Amino acid sequence: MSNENSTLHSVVRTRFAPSPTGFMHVGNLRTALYEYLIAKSAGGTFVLRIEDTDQERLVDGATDIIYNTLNKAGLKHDEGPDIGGPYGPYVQSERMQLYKPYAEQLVSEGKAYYCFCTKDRLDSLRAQASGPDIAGYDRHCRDLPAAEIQEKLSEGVPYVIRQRMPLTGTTTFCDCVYGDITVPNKELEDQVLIKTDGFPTYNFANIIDDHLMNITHVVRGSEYLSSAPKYNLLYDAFGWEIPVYVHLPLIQGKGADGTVSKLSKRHGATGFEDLLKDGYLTEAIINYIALLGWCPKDTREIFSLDELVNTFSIDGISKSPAIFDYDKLEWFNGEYIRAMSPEEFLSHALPVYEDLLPGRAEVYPLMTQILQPRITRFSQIEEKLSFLKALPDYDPEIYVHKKSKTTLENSLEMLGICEGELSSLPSWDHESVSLCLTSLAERLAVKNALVMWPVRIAVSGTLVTPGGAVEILLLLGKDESLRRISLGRQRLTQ
RNA sequence: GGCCCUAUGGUCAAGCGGUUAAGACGCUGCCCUCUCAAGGCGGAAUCAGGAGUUCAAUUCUCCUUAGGGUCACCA
Repeated sequence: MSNENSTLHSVVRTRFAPSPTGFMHVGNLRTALYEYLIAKSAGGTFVLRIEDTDQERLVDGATDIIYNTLNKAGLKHDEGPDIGGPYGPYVQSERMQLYKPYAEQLVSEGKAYYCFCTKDRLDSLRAQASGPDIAGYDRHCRDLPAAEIQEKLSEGVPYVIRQRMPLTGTTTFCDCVYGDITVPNKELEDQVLIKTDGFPTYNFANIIDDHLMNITHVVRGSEYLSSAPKYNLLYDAFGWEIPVYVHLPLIQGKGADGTVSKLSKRHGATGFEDLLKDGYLTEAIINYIALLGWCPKDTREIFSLDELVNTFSIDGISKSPAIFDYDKLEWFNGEYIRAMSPEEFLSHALPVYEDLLPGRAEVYPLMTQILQPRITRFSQIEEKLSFLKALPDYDPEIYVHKKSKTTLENSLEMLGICEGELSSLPSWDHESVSLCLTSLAERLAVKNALVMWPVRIAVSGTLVTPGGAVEILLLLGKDESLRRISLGRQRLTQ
């Protein structure tokens, strides 16, 4: 990768620049993922930068959530606040003194100006613009006489610095996925660069930092598409090279009322942490969201993070928004669970096993065997095997099964026979139990179903069980099994 | 409302002028089967509408419609 001739600029550098809001939803995660993939698939560098220019919205511990999420997701950054790097500091609040001189440079060049309008004035401006028209800033201070500006500055009147936007013409910017986008300049407001408190606005800090940190690919959600021309104008004002823009299609959620909108908390558990808590595996989440808005060249769907790095390319990113589909996520999760080794599976399931069948470690492998193809989340185990803890109260009607020709009468009879056969079994392993019941069916000249069905019902008290009669007998052990069969007979004689 | 973006089945989507319009989830039928899964084999379901361009439009252009985004001293 280290080519002597390659300049620093030829190395792809992307950045994930979250605000520490204390919440990381899958949209943000996917942006981070794509930024990581774009960098890594090109052998480039993935940078983490914390954008905390809004001191009013600072949340305690919010940056830790960002670190944890990135860490759990396996998106390791090469530079960032916690590990440093050649372009630090990587927290905007630590770079505060850096931004204002750039803004003042633009002022001195006539590309920006001081604005002394109060917040009240701006508010009333907006309030006056009732009805359909939404008025922006009226550029009141754009052409203040130099003397007046000096006077106000020396009086210490609070001010912001705004960019002087062109009033006519159009601005075109190029996006990697959306192509050329042109907007009329009159739509662009004289945006604030430096706030009254001296802090830069998000847009301004973003551009300065991206430039200073040598970011080559700016990857972000398409909600920023409409502010992209402003960015271009700013790069132009400084005479800086414009980075490659990669805008990502939005991830949307479906509300309870069926309406679709940008994914947010109102769509339920859309935070990465929420999904983990709900039992979704990190690998499944990453795999799924990678495919939300990106498509490989072939029809493959299962990808590890490393495989994504090797396969990802920008031209596979789609333009249209995608709705987050829990069903598909569920399927991915099931796929990942089924692909686990028994040991891996056990490490997730052990606490539930111990709760369900304490001290019965010898049957845990069997539990795994039964469960692995049947669950899509580990949280489902308890419910699926709840009958192991206690025989549920059940309606005897569930013994009746047309297909296996099971009736209340022959069930009762069969349970009686089975109780005898099973109780005389010398050992309680899969082979003996299975053979016992199948040979019984053979001797009676009936289908296996006719003996298996009533036994399974009696022993589980449930119509639907994971696994068959033999497996459940083994899980319960001989004593408990016989006890339940006997209870089943009582139940049928009532 | 202005501006911007998007438009292939319920969902994710391939397609990039000529195809029987892939594949996956979900739904569904059958097989397997003591139930439920898993697995195997099938099925239903898509080019929003209208004008052009072209020998030929899902594909290119325009309009309409629909959805979304954005219009802060938030990010």
